[in-house]
Amino acid sequence: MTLNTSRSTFQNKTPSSVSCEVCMNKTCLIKRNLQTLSNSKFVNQKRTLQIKKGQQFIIEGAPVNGLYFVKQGKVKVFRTGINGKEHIVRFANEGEIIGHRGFGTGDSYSIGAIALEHSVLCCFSKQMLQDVLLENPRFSYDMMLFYANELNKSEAKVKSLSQMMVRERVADMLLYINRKFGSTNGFINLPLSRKEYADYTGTSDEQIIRIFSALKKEKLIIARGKKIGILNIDALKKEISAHNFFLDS
DNA sequence: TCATTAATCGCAC
DNA sequence: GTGCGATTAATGA
Repeated sequence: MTLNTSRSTFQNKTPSSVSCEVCMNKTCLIKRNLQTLSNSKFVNQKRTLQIKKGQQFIIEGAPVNGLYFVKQGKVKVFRTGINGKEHIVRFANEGEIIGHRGFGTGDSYSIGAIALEHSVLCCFSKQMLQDVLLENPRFSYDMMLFYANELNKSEAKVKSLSQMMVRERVADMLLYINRKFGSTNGFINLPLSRKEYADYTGTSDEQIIRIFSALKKEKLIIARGKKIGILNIDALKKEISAHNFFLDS
């Protein structure tokens, strides 16, 4: 039985391909279920991609060819709206899944994805994944948890966009990014432009700059070039405490 | 170094 | 609060 007949890109494994057995990424859904998946040949049929910084690897509207797992690096997922304004749906860290919305009924991606830094992705074809989901309940359950979580976060984001002031959204975002990506030397480990901050919070870059400089004056954050650092996490939390929820992990 | 791009600020609406 | 445009800082060829 040949699963992939005419998918030329999937047929030759790239030399840089790393087997899941030796992968060090503990957060990866595949890696976590490797015991139950080991008898399946599917983990060997993945494709490993090297993505350069700023390179787009999922195009909006393009036909779905598979799901991507971030082995290494950071990625932004976005959706373009009216007159080319892009809205960043989420940021994906190592071990996360991208393109899962195009899975199932959809035949084309509803989102685009760009690497924020040099990244390594593992790509599984839609067909392979479907087969595995059907025969492996344990893995399917894990996937379902992931989907439920994504939906929850998505709903939380709707609330934040509709009910919070811009300043609160910025504070919320900074806390979220800080928790998710961590920081070194007091600066958040995510090289984002002001525009990208704006695209995530649903405002303009000017607005972000204004909020940032206000927060700088109040000694809540510091900014050096592109790098942003949080000085007072508790004060930022107080900003959004009226809504008593935080966009979690 | 110069050229291109991003960040910042002021101003009008 | 929002968006345009000029100025300045930062980055890349």
